[in-house]
Amino acid sequence: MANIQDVADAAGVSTASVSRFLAGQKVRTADAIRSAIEALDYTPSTIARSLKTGRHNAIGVVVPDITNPFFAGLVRGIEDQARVNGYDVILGNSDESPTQEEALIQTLIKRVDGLIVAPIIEEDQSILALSKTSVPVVLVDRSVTSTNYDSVLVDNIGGITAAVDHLVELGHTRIAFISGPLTSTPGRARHTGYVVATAAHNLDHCPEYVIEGDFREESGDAALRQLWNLDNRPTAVIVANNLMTIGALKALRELDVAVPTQMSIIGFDELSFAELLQPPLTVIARGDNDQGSRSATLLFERIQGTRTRSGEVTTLPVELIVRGSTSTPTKP
Amino acid sequence: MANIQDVADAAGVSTASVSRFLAGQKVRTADAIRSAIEALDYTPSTIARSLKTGRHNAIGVVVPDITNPFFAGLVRGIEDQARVNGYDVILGNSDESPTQEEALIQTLIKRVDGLIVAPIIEEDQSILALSKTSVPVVLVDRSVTSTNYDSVLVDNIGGITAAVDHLVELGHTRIAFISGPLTSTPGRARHTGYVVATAAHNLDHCPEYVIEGDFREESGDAALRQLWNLDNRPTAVIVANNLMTIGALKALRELDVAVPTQMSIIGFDELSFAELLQPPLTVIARGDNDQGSRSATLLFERIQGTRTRSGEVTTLPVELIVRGSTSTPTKP
DNA sequence: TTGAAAGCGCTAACAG
DNA sequence: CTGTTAGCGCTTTCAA
Repeated sequence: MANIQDVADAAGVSTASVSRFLAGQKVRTADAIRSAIEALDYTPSTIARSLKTGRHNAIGVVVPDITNPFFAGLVRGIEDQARVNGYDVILGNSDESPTQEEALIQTLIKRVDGLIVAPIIEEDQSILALSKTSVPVVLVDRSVTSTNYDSVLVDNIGGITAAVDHLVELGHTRIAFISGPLTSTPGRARHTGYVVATAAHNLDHCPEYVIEGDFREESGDAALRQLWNLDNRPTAVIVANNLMTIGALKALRELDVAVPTQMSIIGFDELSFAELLQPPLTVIARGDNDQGSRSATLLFERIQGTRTRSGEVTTLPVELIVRGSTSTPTKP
Repeated sequence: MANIQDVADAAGVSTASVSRFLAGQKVRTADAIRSAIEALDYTPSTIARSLKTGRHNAIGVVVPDITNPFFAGLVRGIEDQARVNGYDVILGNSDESPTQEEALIQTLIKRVDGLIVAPIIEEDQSILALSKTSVPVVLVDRSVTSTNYDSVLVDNIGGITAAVDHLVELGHTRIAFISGPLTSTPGRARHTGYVVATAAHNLDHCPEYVIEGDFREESGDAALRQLWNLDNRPTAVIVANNLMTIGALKALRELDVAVPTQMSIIGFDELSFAELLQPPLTVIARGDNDQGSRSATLLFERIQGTRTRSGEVTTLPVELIVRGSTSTPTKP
């Protein structure tokens, strides 16, 4: 591989001139340099550049699991934004494990100019540790207490409230909630939404109606079975995320529960196949791609220094999409 | 940030010793170095290391779209394997655009030790161009003609053949095929599978029964409508990938076609919600994660120099999972 | 086993 | 506008 020196020699100039030419500055010998570069098929070394400048033209993205369609969409939104800005993205899956998240952040930090992370828990040590460094960070989907980073969230409470309102309007009074881990932002916020909204409607507070899952499919399945076994079964259930919704749906099917007549169900997050289900699934939808590009935009503003305020929370809207999985409860 | 010199000074040794210590070599002053590192919270610069050694400890992965569950699973498989080997992964979405793919490869190549790519087309110029470099590459899901790279594919022909056989056994004779682009490996191979398998059963060759889509949802939708409008409608359809299957399913639903009585359908690739559909979807499944980890393994063998043979094609098995969307055709 | 020193490829003062 | 030069932080000969 030719280096800058080779180009300089071939063009009969100094490396400084080549460097300037590369940087887009005016150089008298531009033509000679251009053809030398052409002839030698020269491309500058990203690494040498990074070492010298301290810049990497890369950002790191840490999500729990790229296999979750929500995070896939989020990452896609980030990636597109990154390419536009001339940055590469280095991806890491934390797998809902704080240890793994920490390890990822440690290695990524050395080769990126900024980080977008969806932290596992709100008391996230690895994020807190980051605060000591000067690397720009934006938190997405989930935030961390007592950090000063910007975060991009969605209106979790509003979404769940809309879902509860919808069910109450239909005449439900026994509404259950399959929650995510209360240690995570979306877990906690959606749970709060449920508690507040049901209270606002003066629904009986029935502790068995709230089951804490772990955002994975199996826990949605298990939770739904548990609800179904209750003496005083709920007539409707709201599920706090996409994967658990899939689990709940599978349980419903295996249990042979008629939806929505025996049980109405609303899932958090749109699913590519929501319309294909019988009945089509009512969901609380949000723009995963938007959430990604929004957080990337914030990060680049900070990297480029055009943004100095911090600790700001951007809350993106969600939308209740009513389809067929919710209806009036059948009288017992 | 402390550097190796600071550590050397603090420990009263040379930078060479620190470097050796870091590399795991025996050093008399190990203890002193260790505590200096501890005290200064030193971590070596990945970049400086790369510049010196020419190694990056990172691999690049280029896929059409991470948002496609198949590629998400694939990338996950790669990522896990990469972490085990101590490598980061830099992700790129080519969006089915050769130009974008080329651009991605150009930038990635400068910061990775190897590349795993799912090339858009079989006559892929950017891949061919790569051959001139010495960067290890493995092709996944799709291959490129006249390259010498290893590739990890699945048994496309076998999968489609199993699907056709299954339909024929059920009594179908009018079997349609919604194909992917014939310029891509899976597009072409699955198409070949269809042609060969239908011919083997002496089915009438009906050109209108084959529609070439672009692997995206809309094209599956459009293709299915086109098939449905045929005078001599097929009684069954095989769809060449997951996204087009979703499109076809949506069309079926909007057209109010009864599945499987009016139309049997088989999709290529498992779908997370296949069992949730009414009827559950019969699919040709493969291990996306496996395909990823297999290709990563191959790449690392090559990076580490333990593998020298090349141009090998690994063909992973697929499995026909019969569910409810296929049945005996109703007599006209 | 150790240290001195060269150098990976580039950028950015600085001086001209 | 241009060239000279130092140096980013590390690894790796080479000599001791």
